[in-house]
Amino acid sequence: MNGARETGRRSGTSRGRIDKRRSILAAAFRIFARDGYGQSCVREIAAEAGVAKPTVYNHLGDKETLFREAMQEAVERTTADALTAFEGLREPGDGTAAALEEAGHRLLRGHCGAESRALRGLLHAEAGHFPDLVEELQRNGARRVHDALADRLARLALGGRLDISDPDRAAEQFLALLTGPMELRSGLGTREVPDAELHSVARAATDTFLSAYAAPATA
Amino acid sequence: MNGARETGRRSGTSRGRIDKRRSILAAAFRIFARDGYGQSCVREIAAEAGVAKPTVYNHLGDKETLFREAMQEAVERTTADALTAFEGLREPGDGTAAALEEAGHRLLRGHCGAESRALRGLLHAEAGHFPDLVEELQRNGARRVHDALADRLARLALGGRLDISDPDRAAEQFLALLTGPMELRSGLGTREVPDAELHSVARAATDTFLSAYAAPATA
DNA sequence: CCCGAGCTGAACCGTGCGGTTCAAAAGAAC
DNA sequence: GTTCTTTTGAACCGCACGGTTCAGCTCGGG
Repeated sequence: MNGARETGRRSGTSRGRIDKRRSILAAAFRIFARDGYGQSCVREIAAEAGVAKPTVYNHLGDKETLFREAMQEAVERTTADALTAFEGLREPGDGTAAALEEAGHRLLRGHCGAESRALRGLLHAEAGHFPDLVEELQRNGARRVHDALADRLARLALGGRLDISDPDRAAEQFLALLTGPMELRSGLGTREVPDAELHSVARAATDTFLSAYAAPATA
Repeated sequence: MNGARETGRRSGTSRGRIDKRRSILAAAFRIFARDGYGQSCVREIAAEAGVAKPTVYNHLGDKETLFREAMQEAVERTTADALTAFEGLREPGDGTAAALEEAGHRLLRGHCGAESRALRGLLHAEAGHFPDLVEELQRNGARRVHDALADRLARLALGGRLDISDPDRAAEQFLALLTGPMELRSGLGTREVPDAELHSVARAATDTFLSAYAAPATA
């Protein structure tokens, strides 16, 4: 319905005028994350956004599209953040192991963050009702993280620092070793996990990962 | 309210008389799994169970307790099933690697089964609303699976077939290597995963696991 | 200065929910 | 057969929801 409607408006604060849309989507995600899709009501989302209810329906016609849009935005944010975790893997001067552990820890920090947890929870919850959304969000989220890591690992293998024949498999396993243990440890996001524990998991993951993929000769 | 009410009744078929409760709980789980907690209505659960709505409220007073009870029962079923996957690890005659891969594959089969997927999805979805339920269900489910595997691994280590100093860590990582990759591959349960892929993941997990924990001398 | 687009708040509609009530029916126990 | 418990269907209550309407206000552009 809208789409090409809001063109070059800039008013900065988002308080007085435009950027309603952003604030609505942010509020929507917050409420959806707190109450779930079914239990959330648009009334409350509008209130959280500091906006009248019809305004919500003006910008996004439907509760469903509101949900989809809010999820898209959230996955964009968290993915961008997660991708920064792999920066240290471009040129690991201080040793491959340390760089992997550092990257793993940074990834875990994001993974256990509030927004990321809420996003996974919501997606998991409504996966059955919006299969296409799952598909798209995984393509724009987890898939990109996986690919980025696989790229880095392939580079490291090419540089002789790792012995990897299948970078996709290696990336998949490293990610599994990192995030897999958090499900139980964090009680599906119920319990807060202390940073020391994150370090410990990242360390263990790196150790096991390197047992399988360390280069035969470190030169 | 009830509890010690239904004593030694047995009528067998569950069609004519008692066992309403079981059938209600089973139907409840089916509906909850299909629609989510918020979107499910007790009316439909009663219909699915072939029972009048007041009967549901007679047996389980509340929609919430209905949910909790149904989840408890489901976790009991799936956990019992998962635990059987580790039977082959008691006396792995045909080699530790093959036994691990077999156990991993059987675990994955269950993990990707409809009931198990639905259970995880529901729990993930409502984790925020029922933190105590998460705690209890993990204790009765995932935790028991983890412990059972850790026990088997410790035995194998004691028998000199594995080199494991921390069985809990080893179990955690093996489970992570198995189930971690399925999240993306199955699209959170949206896509069906062919059995060949399950075998492949189990194989890869076993390989990497053994790289880290294989005994130095196989005798 | 006015104009028009967008925002507001409040009321409104139809619907479906959780949960209850009640009178009638169906079994089980004796 | 009689009695006591349980189940049944249907109606009912209060409520909150998604979504719409509308008259009035605000504010930027001219």
